[in-house]
Amino acid sequence: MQNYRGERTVFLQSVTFRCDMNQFLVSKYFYAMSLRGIFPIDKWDFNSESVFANFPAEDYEEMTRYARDEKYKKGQIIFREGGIPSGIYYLVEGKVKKYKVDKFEKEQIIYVANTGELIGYHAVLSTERYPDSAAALEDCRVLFIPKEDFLRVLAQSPLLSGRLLKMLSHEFTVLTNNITIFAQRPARERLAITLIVLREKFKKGNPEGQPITINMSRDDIANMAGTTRENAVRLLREFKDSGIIETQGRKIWVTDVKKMIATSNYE
Amino acid sequence: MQNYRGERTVFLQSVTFRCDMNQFLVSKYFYAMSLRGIFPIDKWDFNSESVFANFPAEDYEEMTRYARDEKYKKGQIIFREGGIPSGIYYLVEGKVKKYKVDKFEKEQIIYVANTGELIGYHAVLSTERYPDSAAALEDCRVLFIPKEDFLRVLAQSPLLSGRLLKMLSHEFTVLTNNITIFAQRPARERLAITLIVLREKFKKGNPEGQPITINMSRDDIANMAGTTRENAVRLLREFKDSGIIETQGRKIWVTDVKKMIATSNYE
DNA sequence: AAGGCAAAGTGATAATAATCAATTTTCCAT
DNA sequence: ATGGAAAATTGATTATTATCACTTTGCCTT
Repeated sequence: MQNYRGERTVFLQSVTFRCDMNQFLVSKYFYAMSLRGIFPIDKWDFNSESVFANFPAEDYEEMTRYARDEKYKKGQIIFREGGIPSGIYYLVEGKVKKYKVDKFEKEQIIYVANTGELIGYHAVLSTERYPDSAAALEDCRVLFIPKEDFLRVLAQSPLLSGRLLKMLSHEFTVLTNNITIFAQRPARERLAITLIVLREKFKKGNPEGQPITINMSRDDIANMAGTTRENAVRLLREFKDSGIIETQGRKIWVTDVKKMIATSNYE
Repeated sequence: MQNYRGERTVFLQSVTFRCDMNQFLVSKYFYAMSLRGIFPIDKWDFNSESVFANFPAEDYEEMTRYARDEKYKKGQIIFREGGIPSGIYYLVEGKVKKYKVDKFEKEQIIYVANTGELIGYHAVLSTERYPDSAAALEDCRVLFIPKEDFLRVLAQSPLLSGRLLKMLSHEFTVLTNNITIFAQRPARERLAITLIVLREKFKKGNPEGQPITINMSRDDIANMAGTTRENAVRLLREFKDSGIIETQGRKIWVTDVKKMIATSNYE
């Protein structure tokens, strides 16, 4: 087993999978491979988890005094493009897709926000309408912070404004990387990158020692990769045939991360 | 002549064009049509001109104390993706392309910055390397502000940090619009939007009463629209044949803005 | 456990766009 | 004004992707 910059971790164990019709046992090596050193995942991920890390309790208290705990069921819309923002959302638990729908009803997923991330702040900060929509990809818990409280604390906290500036300018990196691959690279490579990114998202909350399972509809995967469902399905089959992924129903796991990275043709 | 929300301005006059081989006279109506109300150009344009508008003289003075005036010839590179930033650039005069080049040498233009705009601030604010490169599209004058001075003034100016937050979150709107069209719309529509955006850029400095002339290489236009030069050329011919644009050498002007907007299929 | 419905997958075809290989035009520097 | 190089354009062909029509599978409710 070739060690790649000392970053690979190997879990040797038997794992039981549940199948709908019957149950069976798979004995296999599973690699929970770290991307560090082989793929610049940070260039595809926002940093919004860090915004309130070690944040002064006093400021946090003031900001969240009137905050509401909210629950969204899978599929529910949190806010809609064009709507007027009334606050920001802290994602306590769950995954949310940020997306745009064009006049031909085509949906483009811009970003998948994960547990611990902030959403809805762009519109509040720009004093514009929501530039995109947000919907729960799974059951979610969020903390809604009214914009007045957020903006008041922001106005008096150089720490917060500094962190937001850093975060937003990092987002520029992520978004320009997206633009470049969407404008220049074929669907196969875009899908490969999509799966690498999704795999990282699904690491969170994935049972320890189990292979990382991507659980998302084909439509969402296609809308994230910027292609049609049919084309995404065909490419997934190709990945499966060449041993890069395994699937079970809608679930996908990447069995050969290095090959997936090679397929993405990125860097 | 149908008046469109009272926004159309009509200049009636004869204009002399220069041609290389021979000179000839074109007598024609030219429309310097405003996009207000018919195309959301603000969703395709950053706002960085406004950052230092009515900025306290004291702060401006402190920030620009060690600033350098620099000149860049057409084609010269101002900074390169991956480089370590040492300051930000205020574009006093000229146009600059922000772009990325992938490992297959394909170039994607992310944005064209115009006179009065700032560039190079993302990397300084995120404390990362430059996420893209910048090159002069025409002879440029820039004011280079060392990052230490910029950051010091930023740390003590809520006005500046507020404006930057607003600007950066607006950029999110622009970039996500780009992602959506690159991922979902065909080259014809992307080129139409590119030409609408470029026409606005070239309004600045265009002689009063003259038709707005886009003067850019076919390669740059293609790299901005996210297609190949050949495909861009063919689509330009199509636009020409259907009376949406006129060309003279590399120069392009949009003769029917409404038709161009319709061609873009946007909104 | 069955039935129904939504999601996933497949196949054939048409539309779009990239690539490769020219030719023509334009633009400078002299 | 002119020769030469770079840029623009065209044509033929191939590759990629979308679309449409359909079948199969998975999942949820009863």
